[in-house]
Amino acid sequence: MKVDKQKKLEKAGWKIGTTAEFLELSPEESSYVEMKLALSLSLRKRRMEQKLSQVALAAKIDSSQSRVAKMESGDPSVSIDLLMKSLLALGATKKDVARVISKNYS
Amino acid sequence: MKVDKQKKLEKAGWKIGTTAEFLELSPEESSYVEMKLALSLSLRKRRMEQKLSQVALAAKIDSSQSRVAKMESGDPSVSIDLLMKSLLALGATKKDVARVISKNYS
DNA sequence: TGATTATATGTCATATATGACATATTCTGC
DNA sequence: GCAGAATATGTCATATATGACATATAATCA
Repeated sequence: MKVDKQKKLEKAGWKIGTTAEFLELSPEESSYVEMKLALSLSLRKRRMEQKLSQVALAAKIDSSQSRVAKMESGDPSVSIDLLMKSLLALGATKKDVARVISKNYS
Repeated sequence: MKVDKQKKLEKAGWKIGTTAEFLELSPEESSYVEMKLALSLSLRKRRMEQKLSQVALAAKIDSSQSRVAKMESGDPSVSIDLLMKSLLALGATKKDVARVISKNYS
């Protein structure tokens, strides 16, 4: 969320916390969601660094632009399997993936 | 594979390498398979440590004994998503999962 | 041994993930 | 502003994952 928007919402009486708090997720659920989110962000980062369009990445992994967009947005229809396979296709190693997974966005 | 068996096979003319070599997997494919295998083994280890039967674990995660068996055997019908959710249900943290993933069984 | 418990394997109906497509929206350079 | 490229969103038919069940095999122990 943009900081602007958060400020506005707070002014209007909203309190902004983590997604986990908002959705009242259990610790396990939170961890799962966080890992998935981290993988999504990492995928976008890697694709950008390699100056690939979503179309180009889609071609690399035999998928489609729309699915890549969904991967990068953490769409619920996307599996961790697919995210990992995609990261590996962009040259990530197991260690890279591990680093991403243990990341924190609190 | 038991060391005994490997010795026997080698005596009989076989050369034993990694699964990846045998199946002629690309580096990405290998990494994916290795991560999945590591998660499988870790799940079994954790379950054992907590002295749970497969039935007990299945109950914890609203699944079935047969699916737990498949998870632990790295069955192709099992997703990484499910393996991770199961590990988290057994108390693993993101860091634990990350450690498992970056593990090597060369 | 045999009885009990644990784990493995195979199959199936249903649920979920996937690529593809159409289309909408946003971004970039001019 | 506007054209063209990139990205987002919605939908669908098909593929794959899932829990459940039956049943087989293996481990445990009296």
